[in-house]
Amino acid sequence: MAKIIPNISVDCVIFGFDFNQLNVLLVERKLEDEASGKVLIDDWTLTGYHIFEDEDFDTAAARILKGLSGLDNIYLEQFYAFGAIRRVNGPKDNLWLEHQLEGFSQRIVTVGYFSLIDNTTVTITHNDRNVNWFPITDLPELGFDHAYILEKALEKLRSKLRSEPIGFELLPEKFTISQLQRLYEVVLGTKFDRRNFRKKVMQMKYVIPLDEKQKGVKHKPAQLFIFSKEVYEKTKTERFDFSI
Amino acid sequence: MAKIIPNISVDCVIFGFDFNQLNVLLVERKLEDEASGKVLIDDWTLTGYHIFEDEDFDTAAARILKGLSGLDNIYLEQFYAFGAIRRVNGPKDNLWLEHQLEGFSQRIVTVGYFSLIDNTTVTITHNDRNVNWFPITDLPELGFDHAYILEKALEKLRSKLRSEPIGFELLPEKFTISQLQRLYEVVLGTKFDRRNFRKKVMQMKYVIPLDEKQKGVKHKPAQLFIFSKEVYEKTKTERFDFSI
DNA sequence: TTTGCAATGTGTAGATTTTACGCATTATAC
DNA sequence: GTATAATGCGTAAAATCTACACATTGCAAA
Repeated sequence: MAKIIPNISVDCVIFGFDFNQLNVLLVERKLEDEASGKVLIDDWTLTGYHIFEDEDFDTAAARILKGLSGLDNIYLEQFYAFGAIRRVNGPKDNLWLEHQLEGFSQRIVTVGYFSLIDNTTVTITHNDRNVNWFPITDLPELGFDHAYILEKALEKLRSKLRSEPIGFELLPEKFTISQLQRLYEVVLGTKFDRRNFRKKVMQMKYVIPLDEKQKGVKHKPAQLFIFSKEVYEKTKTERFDFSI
Repeated sequence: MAKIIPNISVDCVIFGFDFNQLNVLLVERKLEDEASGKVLIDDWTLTGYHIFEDEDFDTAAARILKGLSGLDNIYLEQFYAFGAIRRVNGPKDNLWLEHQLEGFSQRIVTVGYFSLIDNTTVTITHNDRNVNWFPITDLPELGFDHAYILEKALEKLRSKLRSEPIGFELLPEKFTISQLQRLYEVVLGTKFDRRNFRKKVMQMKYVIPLDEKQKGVKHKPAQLFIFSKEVYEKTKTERFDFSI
């Protein structure tokens, strides 16, 4: 394996949706004093790692994601690069880095990626560290400047959700209109009229109705739909908002 | 002065508008063989430089901009980080870097910023290298991966112009509606109906009419307007397009 | 078997926004 | 003073968005 580049890393903000809430994947950062057993650090961070010398940013992000989910072809997008001098500066951060990188003390800049997956079906694992989904409304203490990075990622997700069909990445292949609506409402923090929402989605040619219904629900089962990226690419027209 | 970080740089895509075209500022990259006088390299690049050890990305970008224009408080925004392994790989690029960095051969990653200024009033200078405005429709040969970086910057500029009031940064403080329209048409590559465009702008509370008219034109002089960032911030409402 | 429940699924009128135009006005230059 | 070239304003039709009410369907409990 190639050497890592010590002052450059990639952090992935992995978002998941469970039909109810928007979640983010975090890794536990735990350090105990070997002699006393005293817990020196116990908080959480985003999933990230240094880039290797023979690796692009995109490749590094995909590698991290694959390591956790086992999946390729996940939605992944670079959203911002973080290089503030004091971005990693808390006593815990320094302690952690000393322990991990042994003496490397330069500033580490990081490139942020966000990723969207359906967290009802994907299982996330990590060799030796705890990994967990947390609802974005109820986060634990975050290490480094990861609270800030997460905030930026959320901003980007929200803004992109308004103008491009990325929401479907958070749903299973087959979904109902209500699930899609719930997703929009949760991520954007708004409410939509059920009938108008449906009307809007119905006129999107790339949201294709199936001859199939929801199963296992204790009420009238809803029709299922799939999203077609191909149809979207073909039918999208350059929109102009000029909202400024 | 602090030391530079050799594997990280910032590149600024400086856009200017002259009431007619969208321009970009480029620096000549020229290298001659000292013995023979033969021209080894003669092409153009974006304006960029390594970051210093004690400097944030934003600070580095502002420094580069200030060095060229003498101005502070210019619109500046990070748009993408470029870290592809072969992003700098042409024979000319290698020759140039050898000459500049003497033996440093690692990959250099760069963080792209774009900047907007009114190029009718700002004078750009550089100590020892040629600097020039080029219309984006008529560019010279670009070194490194700067053609790609410029393309990405343009994309970002266009998309942001549609949803936020950044176009005013490309105009002088006082401008006419026609000038604003021309700007939108040139950057976005579209045509607008003059009357409808005016109507749209007129309902923006933050575009404020002055009791003052254009001077030195050989036709009916138009009314001048200014943009108020304060009014914009106060009156903006969270818009929702959901165009996907 | 019936009945209640909890969602789904559809339609319409009014308000708002966008689009497509036509014509009068006003400095300047000849 | 007259032609020129752009500014400035208004209106009707089309399209889109908003608000809102009622019937339908499958499951589950009685």
